[in-house]
Amino acid sequence: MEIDSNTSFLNRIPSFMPGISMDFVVFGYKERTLHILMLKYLNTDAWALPGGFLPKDAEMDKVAHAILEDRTGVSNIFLDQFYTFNSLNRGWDCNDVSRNAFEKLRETWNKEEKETLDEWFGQRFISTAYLSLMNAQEVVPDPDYISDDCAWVPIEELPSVVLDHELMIQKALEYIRLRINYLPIGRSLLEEKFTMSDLQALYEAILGRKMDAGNFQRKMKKLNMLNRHEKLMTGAANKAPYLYSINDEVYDRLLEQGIGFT
Amino acid sequence: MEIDSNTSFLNRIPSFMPGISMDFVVFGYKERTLHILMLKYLNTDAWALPGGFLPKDAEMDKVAHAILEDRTGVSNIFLDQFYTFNSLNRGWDCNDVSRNAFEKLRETWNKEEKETLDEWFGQRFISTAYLSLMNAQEVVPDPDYISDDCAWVPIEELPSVVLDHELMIQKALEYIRLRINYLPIGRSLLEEKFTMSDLQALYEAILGRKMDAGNFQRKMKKLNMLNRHEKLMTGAANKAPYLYSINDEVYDRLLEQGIGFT
DNA sequence: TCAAAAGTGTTTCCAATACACCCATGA
DNA sequence: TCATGGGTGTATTGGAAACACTTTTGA
Repeated sequence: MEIDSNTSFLNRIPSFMPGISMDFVVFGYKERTLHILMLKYLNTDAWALPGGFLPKDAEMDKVAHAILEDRTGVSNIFLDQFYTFNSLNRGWDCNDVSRNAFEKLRETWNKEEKETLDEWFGQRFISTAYLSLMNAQEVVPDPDYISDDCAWVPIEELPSVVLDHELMIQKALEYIRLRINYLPIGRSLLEEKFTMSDLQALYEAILGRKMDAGNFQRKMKKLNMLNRHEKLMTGAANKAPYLYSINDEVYDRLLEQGIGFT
Repeated sequence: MEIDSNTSFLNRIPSFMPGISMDFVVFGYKERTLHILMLKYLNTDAWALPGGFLPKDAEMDKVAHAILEDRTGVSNIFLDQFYTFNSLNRGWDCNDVSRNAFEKLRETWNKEEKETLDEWFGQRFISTAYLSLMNAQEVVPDPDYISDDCAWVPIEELPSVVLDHELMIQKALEYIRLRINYLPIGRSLLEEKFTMSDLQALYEAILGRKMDAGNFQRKMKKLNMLNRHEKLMTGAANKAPYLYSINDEVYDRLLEQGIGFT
């Protein structure tokens, strides 16, 4: 399915389920750091997670894929629903950042639009949040109709965000840590070919702790999920590391029962 | 908060968020078997999970507690949101059981009610599902306005159920198994005092596999989360087991970081 | 004295960790 | 030849699992 970008957002409002939205915590990995895909709203300094609404006649998962494909150009995205945020106090007046952002955003609306949009965004929303994983290196994100920037933000330098998006990010981090053994982080977050220390750095970034390189290497090899390729000559004055790629068949099997990896 | 049972369901419909519902997979434990709390709809043989709708001005978690308190009489219920079901094809016409049950149910409605109720139940619904845990032995469940029976059904003998409730149960089972180390199963599912083999049988029921009694006992003791009490004299011709209770302080601490128990 | 379940002791195995040490690479 | 990571070897520890064995209970 595709986002219908010929029809204006305003005109599509009646086709959406009222009170239901979706948000996406998209983890990307580059420069050995976890990043999150974020949008900067039009005319503001406020950042937000990508999101969208649910057409009455569409499957939520398909809409989710379509929205993210629209943002990133990537199809075949890994997506996992992780929580539905439902607090009464998660509207645009829940904190200063949101209030200000919403005011600024309203200034970009015409007089005719204002009534409908105010009503729509003023509703109580329940938002189902998805976790997504992609290789930040090869994805150049695009803003949507409501924002003028879309970028990978390093997880250590998160800006102030609107609504309850900070809580969403926090919950997503808990989720990815808890389910690391069941999520295709190796396949979704890395390049096709990677070194063992790339992979280790990824695990360290997610789990937030250092590991022993020797032990990491042995454990990974034992799982039998990696194909070894040629060495990577970086020009650095040290032993050149092997490149690896993922053996999809074995990887899928391991993921099903949970990769045994602490 | 309390369910307002003076006002009829019909009159409360306008106060609900449209298109949003809640369902509950309530696990209970008795007779060494996992049970699920189920309702039998009025005038039908169709069973369903307990559920409800979300008043526009209420917190979902509070409503969840209120609904289950209404069903079971228990306050302080353990509840954990685990998934939001959103398929387009989860309405009352999604399968034969649901279609038939809905027809039978409609026969119990007055002419005046029919239009409103048809419209309400005919909507597309997104349903947020909660996992709950309680001691089935001490809970005598009550039917709600839509059903004439409410009972603990052994998990091995589940009847045919309406809508996507079977999928919900399956997902809830996956969830409880995956998160067993983070859920207060010992505290929520057992009596105040229990024997070690009660506890072991509970783990076995949830995980669906047998364990070695000796090893189980030693592992549990090492966690230091149990207080030992007097022996339980059953009259059986064998050594009497000690009774244990849970040391809440230690238990809470263990649950936070995940009880180390495979 | 016996059967049955509770509970303890013991052995074996393997994963996790720590860390020493060798290897390859370019300066 | 040196510094720097890559990668291997090895010793230690502790938990998991298997199972023999002892204890307690009422018949």
